[in-house]
Amino acid sequence: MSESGSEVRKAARKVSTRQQDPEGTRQNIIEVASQEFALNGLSGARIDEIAAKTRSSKRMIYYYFGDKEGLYLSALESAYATVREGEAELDIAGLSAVDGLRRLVEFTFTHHHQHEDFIRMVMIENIHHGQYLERSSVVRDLNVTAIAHIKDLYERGLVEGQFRPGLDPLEIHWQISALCFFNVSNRATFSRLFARDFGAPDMLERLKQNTVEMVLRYVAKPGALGE
Amino acid sequence: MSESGSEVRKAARKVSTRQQDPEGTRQNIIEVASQEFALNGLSGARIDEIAAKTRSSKRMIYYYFGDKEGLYLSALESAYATVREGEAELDIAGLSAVDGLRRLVEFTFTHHHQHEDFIRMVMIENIHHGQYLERSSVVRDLNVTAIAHIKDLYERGLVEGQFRPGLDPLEIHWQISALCFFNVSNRATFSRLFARDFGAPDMLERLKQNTVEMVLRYVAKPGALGE
DNA sequence: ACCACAATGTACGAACTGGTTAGTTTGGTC
DNA sequence: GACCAAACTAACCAGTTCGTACATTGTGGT
Repeated sequence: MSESGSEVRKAARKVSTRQQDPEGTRQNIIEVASQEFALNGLSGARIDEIAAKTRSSKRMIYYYFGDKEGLYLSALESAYATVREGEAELDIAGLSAVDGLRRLVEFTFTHHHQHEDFIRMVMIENIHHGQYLERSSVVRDLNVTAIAHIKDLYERGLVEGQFRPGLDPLEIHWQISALCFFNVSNRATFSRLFARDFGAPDMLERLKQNTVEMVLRYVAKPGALGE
Repeated sequence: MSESGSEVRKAARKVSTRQQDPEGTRQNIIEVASQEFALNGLSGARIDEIAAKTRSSKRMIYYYFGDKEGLYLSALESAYATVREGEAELDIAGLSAVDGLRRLVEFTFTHHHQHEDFIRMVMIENIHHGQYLERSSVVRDLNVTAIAHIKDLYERGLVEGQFRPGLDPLEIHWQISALCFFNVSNRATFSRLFARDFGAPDMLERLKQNTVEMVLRYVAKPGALGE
């Protein structure tokens, strides 16, 4: 009784007075920091600005994350983690290899489009030559899932006789990533350069279908797509 | 005699004492600034650092470019200009549409690879949502050349009966750009994530051939590639 | 009831950084 | 050779920015 009673009291206090909530504070800081870093880059983001938008204070940032780079690294890891969770939603069981790959590409395209902050974090991290990612121990096993999906599909496609042999699943993943990533990462300059809105819904739909088609034509045996 | 004499004296002095060389100073600043911005981003680059690496001084930066953003914009324009010049080297006259497109893709892939600083500037500009590019009046007419090449090739391919109808040259350009750009822009994180060196010469060659094949399979009529 | 320690608030400072002020040198022209 | 605009130098300044020292409060265990 005393135990459950104190827990109830604790929970109630947590909600009402909102004091002493380490995990919440930590989470809140990461959320704010992620947005700021994604928007302004590592050097562009301001600790004071992040602190101000937080429910807590600058002191807490240094308490939990040590310094600016520590905070950036946590934000980066958080971005990858969030996207990984999202990727679990892809369902290609029960589909043919061709249909499965189609859905995978469509999913990736849309998923990237919906997670612009993640894309921006990856861009920023690439500007820094991936040096923080390298320091991270968390992120390593992450994209293995994506590759596993493609490898599975590709092998099924070979068995079903619709895919051509000799391709590398990792390289297919590379191509899909390139097309889907670029659509978000370079939209600004591309739109400006060609005076066309590459973010308009109908344009996005076209680009998505182009991407699907491009990947399928690359992987499929001649004639397997019913042309 | 007096005129040519003074010119000789002028040139000699220019070389020996290196004083009063506005265009040279300007150019030198841009070169240094481009490197620094490409390496560290707009907010990451330091005016003092740039000035120190220059043959002249910080004061000169403000004298010629007004402020940091002015310098960045000039560096950005310079990057686009340099790459445009390079693109003029592409020669596809006299080739069939298929061979021409193949060469175009190979050229673009290699060209992007050789101009990493340009790629990084474009990445950085995209982080800034292309706001500086928009302000620029110089860059506008630039990529028209690339599109013109592709449009020409595509139409020839239609006439030759090897390309399928209904495609948009701009969208083909988009796809080629995506694949070639990504290879440089995301190499760091991709290599780290999959513990493979995507910058190794043999890997690059594979990726280049994959890219060529992907584009050709997308554009060509079924059977036109002699499978 | 009390204590050790985790969590948090406040105020401050040293170094950095973009930008400027004030003045000097250079080279062409009449 | 006097003059002047353009090119250039050196020292400086004010606002910013990361990070910290110090003080205080809440909490769980005994």
